Formats: sequence, structure tokens, C-alpha cells
Amino acid sequence: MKIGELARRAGVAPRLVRYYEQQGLLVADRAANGYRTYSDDDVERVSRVAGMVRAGIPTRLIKVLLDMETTSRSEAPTCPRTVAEMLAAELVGIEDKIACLSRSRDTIRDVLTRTEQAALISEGAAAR
Amino acid sequence: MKIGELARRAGVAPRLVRYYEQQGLLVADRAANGYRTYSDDDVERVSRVAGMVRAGIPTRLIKVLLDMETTSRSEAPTCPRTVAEMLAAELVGIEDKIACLSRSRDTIRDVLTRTEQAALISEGAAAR
DNA sequence: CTAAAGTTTGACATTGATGTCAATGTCAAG
DNA sequence: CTTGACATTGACATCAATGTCAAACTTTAG
Repeated sequence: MKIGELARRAGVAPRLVRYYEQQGLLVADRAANGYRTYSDDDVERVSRVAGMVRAGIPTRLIKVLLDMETTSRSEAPTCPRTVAEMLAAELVGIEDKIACLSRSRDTIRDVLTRTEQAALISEGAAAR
Repeated sequence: MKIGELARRAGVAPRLVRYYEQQGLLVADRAANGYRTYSDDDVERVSRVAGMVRAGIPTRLIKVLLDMETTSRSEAPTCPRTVAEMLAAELVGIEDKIACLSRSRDTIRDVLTRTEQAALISEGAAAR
């Protein structure tokens, strides 16, 4: 498929797909015309990238995270001490983010339930 | 306390404290000299703001979230339908972020444990 | 008193993630 | 063949969050 369809399916702007590629988060085959061509898996990948970006993970880290997911399943983790330390630090940062977000989530839920319009909670979830 | 101490205790740059104030996330009393003066509670508030910013919550939303936490404890939630809908939408976004981050967290933990340097996980947590 | 450190406001720079626009190329349908 | 939709690259604009610097004032330490 071409970039337009990919973008539509992943729910992002085509512009972003090119940007992600430029950041090394994505590799695209090229058709004879020069058009980028994508597989179904790429839709998933782009969705995940977009989600991580929205969650405040910098693209640099997204790159290594995605790489880790695909490579570390099988191979011996080539993990020099310094890299592992960096990952540990990022882990702490991510856990902090989760804590902040969880608290905010609870706050919103709280207000929504109190406001007697609790229906909106499930409504919103269903809208996905 | 003055801005320097506040910033140090909250772990951010003084510049950011002024920025947050400018964005309406913070109100600061002024001493006779014109210096901003803060209370212990402000340390907590600034920490939370910084965390939410890092987690990708836009300052606009942070403002209403913090307001909600302080006001909605007691008062009748003044929540017109449209506002509630907006909050429900934000809630979904936040839940998405949590899901993304949780997955990334698991990935990192996975790699760290496999890499036989699992010690870094608790090490990192202790470093807080 | 004086020097150093902290604070004030304000302006300007930067970085990351996107939007937008322009000029050109490609393809499918009429 | 022409038109319209979609692609390409590249440049420029924007927005939020920060960094940085300057000029002036205050406070603290010596």
C-alpha cells in the first residue's frame, strides 16, 4: 500500500510517516516510481510510534525500543553496561510518567462520576 | 521560600517555574522586594506539573486537572455537558498513553532481566 | 563597603513534532 | 490527452517547552 492509505489506517498525517522515516523509525521500500510502499505490519508499527510519541517518549528512545522488541526475542542481548544503565534510567522515567498519568486518569474519572454523567466514561471507551 | 529553593526542591529550572506561572499553572505571592515567595505545597505542585508535562499532558489540560483536584473535593462539580465530554475524550487519550508506556516499560524490563543485569532495575528505582 | 549569588523582566534561540506550501512527477478515469 | 487525486522532495512556519543572555536590583557573605 502507499503512504496515503497507511496514514489513514494508522490515523496520522502522511507528513508524519515521512518524518518518522526520516528519524529512522521506519524503513520503506520503494516502488519503481519512487513511491513508498508499505505492508500491513507497518500500519501497526506506525500506530505504535504515534502512540509513543503522544505519550511523551522521544523518537530517539522509540527507535531503540522498537528495535529491542524485534531483536531481543531471539538473539543474545548485546547489552554493554552503559546501554543497560541508560535503559534503566529511561525505565524510571517511564514509570514516573505512568504514575502521573494514572493519577490524572483517576482525577478525571472521579469528576466524571461525581458529575452524574458517568455514562461518558464507557461512552468514550466505546468510541474507540 | 524563594524561587531558587523551590526549583531545586522540585527538581526543575527556575526558568520553568516562571514559565508555569505565566501559563497560569501557578500563582506566586510577592515579597516587598518583588521576589516570588512560595510555600511547601508549591513544591509538590511544581513537581506534579513537571511530571505531567513530561508525560505529555499539555499545559492547558494540566491547568484544569489541578483545578479539578482542589475544587471538586468539596464543591458541586460545575460540569456543563460539553466540558464533561471533553474530559471523557482526554481520559481516553490518557488511557492510551498509559497503555503505550506500560508496554514500553515491559519491553525495557524484559531486556534488562535477560541481559543478566537485572540489578539495574531495582538500582534505578532506589536512585529515586 | 564590596563582591558574589540570587532575583526580576524581557528578548532571543533552540529543539522536537507538525502543519503548510510549492514545484514536480505518476497514475487512473473520463 | 487531460484532469484530478496522490506522491515526491524541500523549504519555511508554527507551537510548546526550555535554554540562555542581558541589564538592573536585592540580599548575603566576607
